[in-house]
Amino acid sequence: MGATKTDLFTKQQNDIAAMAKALAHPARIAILQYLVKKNACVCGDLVDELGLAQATTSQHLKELKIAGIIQGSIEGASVCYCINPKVWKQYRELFNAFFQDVDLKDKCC
Amino acid sequence: MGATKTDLFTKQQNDIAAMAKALAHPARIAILQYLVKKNACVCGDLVDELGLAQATTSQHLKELKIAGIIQGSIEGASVCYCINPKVWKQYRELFNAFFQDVDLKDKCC
DNA sequence: ATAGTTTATTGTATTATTGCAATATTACGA
DNA sequence: TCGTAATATTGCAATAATACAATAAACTAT
Repeated sequence: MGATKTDLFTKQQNDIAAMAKALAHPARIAILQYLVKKNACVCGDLVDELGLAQATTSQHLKELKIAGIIQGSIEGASVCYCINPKVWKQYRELFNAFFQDVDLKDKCC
Repeated sequence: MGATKTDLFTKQQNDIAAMAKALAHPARIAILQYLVKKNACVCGDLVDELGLAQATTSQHLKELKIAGIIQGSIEGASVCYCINPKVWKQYRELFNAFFQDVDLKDKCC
């Protein structure tokens, strides 16, 4: 077929995969890093910052917004984006839990 | 076009995105969780475990192997897979660094 | 009102991903 | 050697993601 069979997996597995997918493009990583660096609402700068077309940038912003990790607010003619701290922490905790030290054997295969 | 413009971004940004992409499917999350739970080389079980076709499972294993996060070794007629502890730690550290506490403002937008 | 600015949406082309059947490959055992 | 078992690969179809031009929508300023 071609569509992911989400019903075969647990909600947690689908959630982690969805979070990872939100991060699975360098432009979205760049956007998040920029917002974290500024640690403020950013209006407009992002298109110039990335080097991608305005439409493409807008699309990546939309995906990050759908994933919940950023939020936007209308500020006059422009729209300002910033990290959603609550969701950011959720991401951190989920990935932390996933990668938590499990005393992996050094010699395995 | 349709192809990711990797040249617009830093190596670090591309690396993080590539790692996230390796995790961006619930089947691959399930595989990793299973290998971590077993904390050993696993031979054969995975196809039954996942519920996907053998060919599909093999393909996901291949992607994880290319990403470096698992390794396989031939064990007679079957192939055994396990976590690559070194790369696992790299993933953990990179995501940790990315999500590190940055004292995000609670009230932003 | 009108022109300019900023962001979102739509349409379309291209590439990537997902999934499975069929086949190939490799190793083992009788 | 021949048949069986376990993985990998190939070929194909369907879906998703990436990118951008063109356009729309919403606000500003003159």
